[in-house]
Amino acid sequence: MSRKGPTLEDVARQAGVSRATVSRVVNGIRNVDPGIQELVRHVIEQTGYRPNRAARSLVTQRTETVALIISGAGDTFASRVFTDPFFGRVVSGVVGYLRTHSMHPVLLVAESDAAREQVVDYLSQGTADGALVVSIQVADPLPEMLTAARIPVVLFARPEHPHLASHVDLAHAEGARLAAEHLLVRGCRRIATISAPQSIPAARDRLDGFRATLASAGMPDVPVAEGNFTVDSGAAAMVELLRDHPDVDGVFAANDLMAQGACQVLREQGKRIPQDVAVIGFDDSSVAVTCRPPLTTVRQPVEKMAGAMARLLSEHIQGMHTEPVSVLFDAELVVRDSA
Amino acid sequence: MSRKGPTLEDVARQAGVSRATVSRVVNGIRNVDPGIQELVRHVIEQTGYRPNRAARSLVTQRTETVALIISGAGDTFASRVFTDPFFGRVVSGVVGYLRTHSMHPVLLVAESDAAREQVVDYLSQGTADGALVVSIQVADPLPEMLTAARIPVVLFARPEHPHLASHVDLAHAEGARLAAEHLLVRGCRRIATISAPQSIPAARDRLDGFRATLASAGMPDVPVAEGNFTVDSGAAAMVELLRDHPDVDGVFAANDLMAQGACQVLREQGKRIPQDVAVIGFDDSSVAVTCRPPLTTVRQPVEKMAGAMARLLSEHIQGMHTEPVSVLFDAELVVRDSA
DNA sequence: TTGAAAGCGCTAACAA
DNA sequence: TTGTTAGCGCTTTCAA
Repeated sequence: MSRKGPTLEDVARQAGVSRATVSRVVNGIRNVDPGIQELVRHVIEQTGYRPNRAARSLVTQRTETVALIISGAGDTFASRVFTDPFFGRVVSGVVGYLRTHSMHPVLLVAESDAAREQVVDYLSQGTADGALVVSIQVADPLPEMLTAARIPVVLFARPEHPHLASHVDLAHAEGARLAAEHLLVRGCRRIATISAPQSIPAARDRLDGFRATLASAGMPDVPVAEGNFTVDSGAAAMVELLRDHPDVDGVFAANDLMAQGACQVLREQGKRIPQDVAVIGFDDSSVAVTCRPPLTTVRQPVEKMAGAMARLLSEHIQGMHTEPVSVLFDAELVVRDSA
Repeated sequence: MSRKGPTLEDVARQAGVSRATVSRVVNGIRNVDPGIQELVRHVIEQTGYRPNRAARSLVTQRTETVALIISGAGDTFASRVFTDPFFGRVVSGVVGYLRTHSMHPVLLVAESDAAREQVVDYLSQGTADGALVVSIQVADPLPEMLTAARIPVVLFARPEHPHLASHVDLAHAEGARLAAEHLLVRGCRRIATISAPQSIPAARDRLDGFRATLASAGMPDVPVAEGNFTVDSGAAAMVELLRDHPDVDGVFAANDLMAQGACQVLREQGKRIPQDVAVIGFDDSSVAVTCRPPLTTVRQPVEKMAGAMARLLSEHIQGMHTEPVSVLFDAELVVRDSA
């Protein structure tokens, strides 16, 4: 079972040099005689030597690993979040950046207070150089716990107290404006929206941006039904909207899943999309493409944002920032068939 | 920036005992005087001591970390696989097992030969105690590379050479039989299937199992159109099937995504599901629920399988198996509206 | 440009 | 039951 290979010492002995010299060539430090450099490289190649990560970490205090933490609440939380296409895009963006910088993500789930304690504990052991956290929960205590433990942190989405930690976010209100304008240009005049819990900053911004745009177009009263980001809640909201406003001709949902739910209800009630009712979603997640009809939606560049998170964290680890930094991304309207 | 806390030595000094004693209580080893035990615990609590992972790993040769590797081919590979709901279920199952056994997964992507070399290299540094690999690619060389490097490995799905490495898999043929029987019981008599590339063992088994069941029911010639697991390919296959066999009344697709594509085409061509054509998918992935109509499908207990993978790997790491082990899971028919 | 030597923080024989 | 001691494999001053 022993998987131990040759050590630095073995290489040094075989090459007839000191451990320090081998270390230098392994780490690409200059001031090593080219001849010796080649000799050492040869011995390394020949012996199949691989530096031991633990030994190196012990002295450098670096692991080249960062934690990717999904923080939220609820027992079924983990299984739900992992099947959400959003999560996959985050992972993709994070991995995309890290792998080109020889770092690796370790996946952590913190679905309860106990789990959050454990996560902080784990990271306090020096297992990772920093943490990327995606909070599903409002008012997540984890970021502060991590900061208190002096662990570099970068968040996805603006936290309650924006000054607390570095984060990346989307210009949500601007994205909603794009949706509103598109509906207006299409000629929609009886526009409603399916919002999401207003305790979430992003949901608030989307609704505010949408309302503000319509208000300045002379439509101050927008019917609103609130969902909770799921297909079913979107369907329920659409039923409610249709009941109270049967003549609605344009709907903006705060995410694609709810837009999909809305589409299902509309079709079942015999409404043509977009002829009778135009629908716009938010995120440009994978369901936007598989939905019938394919959704016109506000694209959130999740992969890019996740990549930026990783970059930001890497910079923090290197001590490049002394203060929290935030990066804002622009939304973009993707026009497909639903509006 | 220094995040260094107190060390074992500090605790030992403050408690007035030796490092060994502190180590013993930290690791829960018996033979420690209860009084001293309590004293040490108190000092630990008070100083906020946390054992250093690197130092511990250096001597134990264990990291309590396993690699979760997604191996396949293609440049857009990573982004595609991460948005596939299947991947999320695997992650969920793996995390579910590991977290209750104080282990953690580090995510690795191996989309090219170069990347695979890097992965092996990385693991050879002793960064993880073993590897869980999910191959998207047929004839993936990674498992063998890992075994050659003496890294414990467990695979998702049977490899070409089943004796090569431990793996978990589904009884695919049995699952397909379930689908075939359900269609027969429904009264379908002109049954077709949308298969997947036959180079993939699972796809082969599903087709074989489906055909065998229908054959013994007196239907030896089943129309087959091949897709590649995507919605679009499923739609294309359905178009082909409908063109050559307009009177088809039952379709089994080798996965849910293709079944969804088939449903879209059927509805667009005015066929009612399941009255005119019954459709059955495979996997019971999230699209099975969001599809209209919701899909009757063969459930693959991915989370459970992924959990078993993690358990198997853990056992290998502990040296409990000297030979590769394989675990087979039963499929289960989930009846919804499409058939 | 190179080497000697001192740790990094921990575990695990072995003695006591 | 406890302590002493010898490393685990590497990086990094400091001298030479």
